[in-house]
Amino acid sequence: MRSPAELTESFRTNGLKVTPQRQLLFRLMHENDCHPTADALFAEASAQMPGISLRTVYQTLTDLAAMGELRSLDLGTGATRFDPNTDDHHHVVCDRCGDVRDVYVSGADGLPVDGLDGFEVREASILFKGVCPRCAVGHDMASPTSTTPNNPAKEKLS
Amino acid sequence: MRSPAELTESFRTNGLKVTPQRQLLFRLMHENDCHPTADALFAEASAQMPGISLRTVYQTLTDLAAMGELRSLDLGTGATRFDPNTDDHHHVVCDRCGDVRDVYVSGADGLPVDGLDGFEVREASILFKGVCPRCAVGHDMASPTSTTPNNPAKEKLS
DNA sequence: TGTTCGTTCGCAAGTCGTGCAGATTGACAT
DNA sequence: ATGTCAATCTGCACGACTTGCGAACGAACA
Repeated sequence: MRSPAELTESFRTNGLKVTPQRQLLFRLMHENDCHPTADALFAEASAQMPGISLRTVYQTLTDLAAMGELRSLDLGTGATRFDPNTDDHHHVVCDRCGDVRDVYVSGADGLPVDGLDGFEVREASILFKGVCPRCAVGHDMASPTSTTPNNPAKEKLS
Repeated sequence: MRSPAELTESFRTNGLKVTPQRQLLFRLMHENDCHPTADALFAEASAQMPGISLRTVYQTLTDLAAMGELRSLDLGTGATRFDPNTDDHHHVVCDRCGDVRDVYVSGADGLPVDGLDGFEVREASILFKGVCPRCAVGHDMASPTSTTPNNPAKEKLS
């Protein structure tokens, strides 16, 4: 999503008001890479602005998503998560702690898909599930050393 | 998932009881390709067995999923859907009516993925969203003829 | 037929998200 | 600076979905 300053500009030119609540949320979401839930963001916001309503957080996030400034994600973790990264990317979620990270899959477009007969596809998302490095520590009974490949940032699709 | 007869066998040898409720659900799910929600299945079941509890439907579906006889899917449509097809496949869901179909993507394994650093991936799922042929009729303003490719059953990933 | 323990059922409760309405306040004109 | 108007905020209630709990039930086996 764009910077708080740009969003402020954009909101005003669109007849939307720039309230302190919105400014706070602009700041909290801008370049936020932890994919927070509305509730998590509400907690952060409350620390800086006691009295802010969870309802307002939901409202603002929904508005930002509708404006294309952020993406709302349903990763099967119960609550919707919000992602200011609007690039073409996908996600990996930790089964244990629920942590989410952005991943980039190249070459996905163009794969042959069977069974779409007649469906007009508008969106395709890839979701990886697994165990994050932090949660794997001391819990991976399979290998006493490591199951991590030599190049940890470049793997193959399951 | 396996046939009702096989499941009956399997349940009994595992010390689980084969109740009329379970038998009915075995039948309703076997080779069911419409990815029903618990509630939808409850409606079907109630027609044949008035008095069956929604709680029992949830329970049995959860058990079957835990046994690997079916997959529970969170496709972002609100309620969990259950799929007796345990093959390696993915899904496409209609934004308008919520219909779900199985799709098969070849060549997805092996795609380079960037950003997985350290994550131990256990599962990767691809979800397509769009408009099904039935819902598209009379609603597709983009082209008066058709946007459907010549080979409707074989398309490319978005 | 009797015993046992897994199952079923109904309800309460929990989580997540939205509708509603009155009070508030940002934005702009005077 | 002040007034006006509409957008916004807040709190609460509600709806959808799912699970926890405990008493009653019944499938499996001796």
